[in-house]
Amino acid sequence: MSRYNHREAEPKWRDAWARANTFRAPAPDEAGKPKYYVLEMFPYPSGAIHVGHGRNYAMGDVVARYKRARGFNVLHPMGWDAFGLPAENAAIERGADPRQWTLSNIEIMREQLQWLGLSIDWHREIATCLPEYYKHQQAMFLAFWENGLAYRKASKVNWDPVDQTVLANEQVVDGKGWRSGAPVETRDLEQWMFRVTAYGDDLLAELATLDRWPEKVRTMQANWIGKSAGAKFRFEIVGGGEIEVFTTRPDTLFGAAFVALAPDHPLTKKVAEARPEVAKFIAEAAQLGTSEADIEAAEKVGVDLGVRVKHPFDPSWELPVWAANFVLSTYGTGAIFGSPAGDQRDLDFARKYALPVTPVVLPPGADAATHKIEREAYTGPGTIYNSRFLDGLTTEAAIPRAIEELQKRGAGEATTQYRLRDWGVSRQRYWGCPIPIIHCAKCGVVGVPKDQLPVTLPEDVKIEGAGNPLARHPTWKHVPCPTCGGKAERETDTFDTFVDSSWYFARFTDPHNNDAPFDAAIAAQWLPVDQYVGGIEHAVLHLLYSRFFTRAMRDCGFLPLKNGEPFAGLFTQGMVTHETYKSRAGTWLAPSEVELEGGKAIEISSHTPAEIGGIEKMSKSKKNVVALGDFIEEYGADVLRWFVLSDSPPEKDVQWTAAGVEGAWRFVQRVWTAIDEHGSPAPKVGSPPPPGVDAGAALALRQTAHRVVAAITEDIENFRFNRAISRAYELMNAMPKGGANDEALMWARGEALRLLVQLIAPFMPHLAEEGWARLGMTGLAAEAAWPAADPALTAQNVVVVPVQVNGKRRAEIEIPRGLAEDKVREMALTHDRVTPFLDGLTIRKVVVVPDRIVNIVVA
RNA sequence: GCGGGCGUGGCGAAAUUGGUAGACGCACCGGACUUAAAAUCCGUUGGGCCGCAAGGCCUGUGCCGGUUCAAGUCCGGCCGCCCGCACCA
Repeated sequence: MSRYNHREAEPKWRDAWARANTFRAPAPDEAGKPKYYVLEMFPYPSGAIHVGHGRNYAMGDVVARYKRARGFNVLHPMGWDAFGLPAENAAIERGADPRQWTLSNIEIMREQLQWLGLSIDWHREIATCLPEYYKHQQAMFLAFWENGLAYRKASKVNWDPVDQTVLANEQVVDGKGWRSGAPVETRDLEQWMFRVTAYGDDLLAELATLDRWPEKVRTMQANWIGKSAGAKFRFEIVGGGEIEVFTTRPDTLFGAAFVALAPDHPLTKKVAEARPEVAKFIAEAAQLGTSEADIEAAEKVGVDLGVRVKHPFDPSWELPVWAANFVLSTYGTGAIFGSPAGDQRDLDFARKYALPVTPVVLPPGADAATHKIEREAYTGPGTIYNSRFLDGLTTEAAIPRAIEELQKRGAGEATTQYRLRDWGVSRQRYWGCPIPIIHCAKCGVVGVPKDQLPVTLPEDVKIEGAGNPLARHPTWKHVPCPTCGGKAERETDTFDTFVDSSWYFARFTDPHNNDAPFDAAIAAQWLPVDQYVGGIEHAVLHLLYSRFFTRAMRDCGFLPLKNGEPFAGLFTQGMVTHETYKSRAGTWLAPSEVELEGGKAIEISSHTPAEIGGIEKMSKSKKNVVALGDFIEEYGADVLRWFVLSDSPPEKDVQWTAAGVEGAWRFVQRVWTAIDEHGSPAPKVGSPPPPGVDAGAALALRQTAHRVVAAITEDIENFRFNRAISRAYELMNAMPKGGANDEALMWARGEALRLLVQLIAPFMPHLAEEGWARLGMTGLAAEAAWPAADPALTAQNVVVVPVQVNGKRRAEIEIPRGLAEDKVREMALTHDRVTPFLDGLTIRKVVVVPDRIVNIVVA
């Protein structure tokens, strides 16, 4: 008997898999098996993997190994999202070369990932910072540009003052940069845009087909796209000109009291030229933050521009035009009409500036003579009144009627408005994919000819704190114009790194293709990704961009897919959290630097009390990460994989605890001890059982084992890894102890152990191989077919049915499955645990749910 | 404000989708082995009450109410927490 030695076993089996090419995926048409593409969001090579990352990959690996055992040709690749600011920051802080820094991080992290025993096809590894990857990205960008899906535009952009670069709308969270956390500023810049809005409707509509995505993510994307149906129409300005507005409520047009423009609306700016108080208003409005607190605190203020417009339904009716701080220039037309009775902001504004409030929607049941709007607007449905030709219509019917009238008068038309805006992809940074464009004074904006791709980054670059290192490079940007040969300059912006990650899943299907991003036919066979696993933080960022990019690749002829969906199934996993501590001085302490005594934390080194912090996501800054290497050395990869999947449902956070780790460790040893004691040979798959296994303890064990097979199979299919693990414990708990001299029971135990090994193989692949070998099985557990539960053994022939009296359980009866109802009733009513509760009472009703429950109702 | 989710032992959780609440793990306690400890193994453990005991009774899934033979699960109303979006016209 021996203890399981992970330090020996784990590397040994990883070598065995590598030698056997177990995880290499042949092209779909060569495999003769159905394809299955499992992918975890690829990591940024920050330098080290901690146990928190491990959970993400472990989940994908369970699916990959399970599907492989189920006979699928599984594609499970890994790569590196290798461009990005941390490399540049390392350069600024300690003079590292971003390329070297990144590549050596990849070396380190690849080795660490391999320690986890993931069933990855490493032959397909890619890194986005390598020219052989990004040259295809440059080619696709040029194709997008030719097809009108990429364009250049001067616009207001979100500027991150810390990272010194532009951010996309999706990358601004609560008014702050998503990485730096710095309040975002507004700048006017020319930059490259991807026309995401071209697919607004499709991106929204196709969400409905993504039935293996979390509802939450689909809702978040739908909200982000923000489709509203309504009308666009024009107010004629008294004295010439017009103002266009967007509204979802044209039915309330007769309640209009004013028109309001955004502070940076062109007309506001024009008026400001002559009127200093308007200019002052614009300046003040620009000061306002965009965070929740700022908005809540901000009062609705405006300034009368002195302009008057004519009501579209009655040219003799004039409305004042104001500039107002609550009107956004970035949504709709940057102008609205105010209908105070039906909109709270309009009402607040009207009250403040004594503008008229005419109610035009009568709530159901309200009386037109007495209904009044005071401090609260009525936004619900009702009957239109005070509205001439709309009077008497429901709000629902009045909307198309009003639009019809606008159309008839040539003032406007029905329209759909989106909140979604195009994706600005230019970044003023060095460590990214160069945008393959040359600016020529004579020819304008010229694409780099395809035969000159890739445009590679210069290596002799000075990276300092401020500004774009590419723009400052003495020679790199100076090139002849490809069209006229004259002096020209390269585009010095690089792509947002989210561009790199918007197509990597397609590159994995054909990662060594030098002529094209991937072979169209091969990619179309592999895609979509059947199961994608990653964090919820990408609900609108990466996941929306990839959906856009896939459509763009399709429409530019790269990818012949039926629809534009890259990920058929999505699972958003929870984080690994860990306790945090702070010293008296306020610095973070690693949990290992703290001792707990009677619920109080003491800093070990100084013996001073420490503050117990929250349970938080593992992060370097809070010093609560558990390093992968140390952990695997001590406990092994299997313990890690088992523990992070065991304690909580995969979509929820799991708390890292020493005790939980010990529990997983104990289980590994228990499994090994049981296998080792049993030894070889255990019954092979399909070998006929000896006489006697169809009764007694042997039968009971076989039933448990086969039921657990069925249950774990279902659990894995449904991403319920924590339950699968609990069932493995149940099976282990059912193993008979000792070496009883009963051939049938020993056979059943051998079978149960073999099944257990197969069931835990996706979770603890190394232990499974060791056990597989010890039990005398041939080949690799990783290549064995998934076990099938014997229906004869999973069937419940005898069921225990509780008997209730007035809903309270009083007895249990054991019956053959499917026993006739009247027999069950008879048994229940005469049961000696039941009869005392019936004594002297009248039986009103007896409910018999077959094989489930009996309830006797008495009074 | 809008949208989504959640609330079950000391803790993480499970509950076949309306049918024995608390599987499984952790922790705790008790026992075995040991000179002792660690490791390991066995057992107990929602709360309360009765009983020498076997066992029994009551109660219990945030709170209040409802539907039902039966509610953690469905409905209505509160309370609390989490997440996303947000001056989006």
